[in-house]
Amino acid sequence: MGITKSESFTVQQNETALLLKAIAHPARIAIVEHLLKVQSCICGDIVSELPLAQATISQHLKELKNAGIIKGSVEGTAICYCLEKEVIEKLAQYFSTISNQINNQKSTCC
Amino acid sequence: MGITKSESFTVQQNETALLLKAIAHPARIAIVEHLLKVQSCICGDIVSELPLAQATISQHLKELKNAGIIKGSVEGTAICYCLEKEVIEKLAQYFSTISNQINNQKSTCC
DNA sequence: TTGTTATATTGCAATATTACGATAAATGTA
DNA sequence: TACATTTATCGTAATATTGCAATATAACAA
Repeated sequence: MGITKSESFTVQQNETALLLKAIAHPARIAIVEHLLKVQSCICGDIVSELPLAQATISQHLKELKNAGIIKGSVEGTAICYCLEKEVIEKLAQYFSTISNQINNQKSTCC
Repeated sequence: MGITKSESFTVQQNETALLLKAIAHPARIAIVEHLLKVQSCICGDIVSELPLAQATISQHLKELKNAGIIKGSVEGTAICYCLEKEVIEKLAQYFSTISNQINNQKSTCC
């Protein structure tokens, strides 16, 4: 049905899923990596960086912003986007924790 | 159009996106976390753990396996699934790297 | 005000995803 | 062999996502 049964899972699980889903697209990964590369904030030159229409990129930026992965501040006519440090850190910790737990368990299956 | 323009991005970006997309669903996160909790491998009791139909869970397991996040080995009538350590580590590193890069740059934007 | 530039929104078409019942396939057991 | 158990696959319905052209909005400049 294309609809996810969110009620069936914990708040944490749903939140993590939303965060990951927001990044889980090559265009949005490219945007995140571009923001990372151009130290200073970036505005609309992402459009000239990626081979996607301006409308499409605006949509991807919106999704990233909604998920709290980036933030944008108006800068005259342009808009300055940059990464939300905390959220990236949260994701880094999530996977690090799992990784560590796997390493600590000495089960020899599979 | 619902179709992603994969040709426009790097192999790495596409691969990362596929990995993240495979996890980016509350049911699949729940599966991963369950696999993590029950030290030893798990088989079909994920079905009794989650309020989803067996067919649905089998589908989610397939996606996780296709993405290389879990692996499964036949164990009699049952199938024993467990996490693929390396892939989780790869993701942990991906976000750690980004997180570190953000911390190292002293730009004061946004 | 008028024009220009930068971004956002709308409306659509094409695909993808999610979920599940029904059924198949595989393996072990009586 | 016949049956039970476990997992996979198929088919289908409902919904979500992706991408873009067209258009709207916002802010500045002349």
